[in-house]
Amino acid sequence: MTTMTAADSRSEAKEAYDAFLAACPSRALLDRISDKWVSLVLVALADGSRRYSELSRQIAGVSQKMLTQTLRILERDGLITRELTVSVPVRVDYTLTPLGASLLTILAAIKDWAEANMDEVFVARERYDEQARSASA
Amino acid sequence: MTTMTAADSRSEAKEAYDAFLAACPSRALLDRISDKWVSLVLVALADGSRRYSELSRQIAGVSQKMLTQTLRILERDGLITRELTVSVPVRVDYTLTPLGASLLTILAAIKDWAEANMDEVFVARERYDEQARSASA
DNA sequence: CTGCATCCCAAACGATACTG
DNA sequence: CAGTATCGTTTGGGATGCAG
Repeated sequence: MTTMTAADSRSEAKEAYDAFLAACPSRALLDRISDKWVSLVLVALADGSRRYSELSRQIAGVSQKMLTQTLRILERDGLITRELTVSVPVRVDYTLTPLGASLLTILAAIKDWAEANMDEVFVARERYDEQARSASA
Repeated sequence: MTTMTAADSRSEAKEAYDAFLAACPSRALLDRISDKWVSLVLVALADGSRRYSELSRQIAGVSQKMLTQTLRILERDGLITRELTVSVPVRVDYTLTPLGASLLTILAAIKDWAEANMDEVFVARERYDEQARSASA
């Protein structure tokens, strides 16, 4: 019991770290916006409410499953609201909450950096790949 | 050939959308920082160079594989540099490039929003879960 | 129209063992 | 010390079918 394998101490460190991460707000936010569809939905709702089917069309390429799942997550987090209109057929509208709207400023910052600097990243990638090719040749 | 199944048109739309996404700088940046370890490495390098083993210790919980992989990606993107010192044993230092350092401001913005607002998100989650529980009871 | 349940495949990741 | 190679498991996510 006084002896501990390397695997033991590693898994112990991992548990402590996981706990740390779970409590970290930045990590939690990163987990949210890193979701492939979250940012797209948020942006789609930026200028007002949208129906489920409108989102489905506007965010081409998203599956029903992922759209529904994404909307649930955002609703649960208080970033959007879901309004059900009981008629035939049913109608559901999604709207940003003030909290959700405030997240758009973060997205805008990301967009700004990307548009200003991603070109440089792409160039770096090509340079790296080119060098890797010539090294292996 | 004039007829197209729903599945066909969907996969066609998906291809077009994927192409659109691949060319989108914001998407590319999101793909980077959404990586679980990228932001942690970037922050770890914020105040200067670090050796591989230092990073490995500082970012507890990361496996060798993921750390190496993350460092390669960041190096390829021109966000960090890798300096090899040939001695026995070998020594490798990683350092942020100006480009990588500029990304820290984005990370800081995320951190600020998270610290200011994630509490509200957590409360929303509890409220949502509580309601879900009482609804199923 | 909106959404849930199921199946299933591919990619991501961790653990482990081995190398210059 | 700083990786690379391989394997097995987990997870994400699409396709499909069904339901209120």
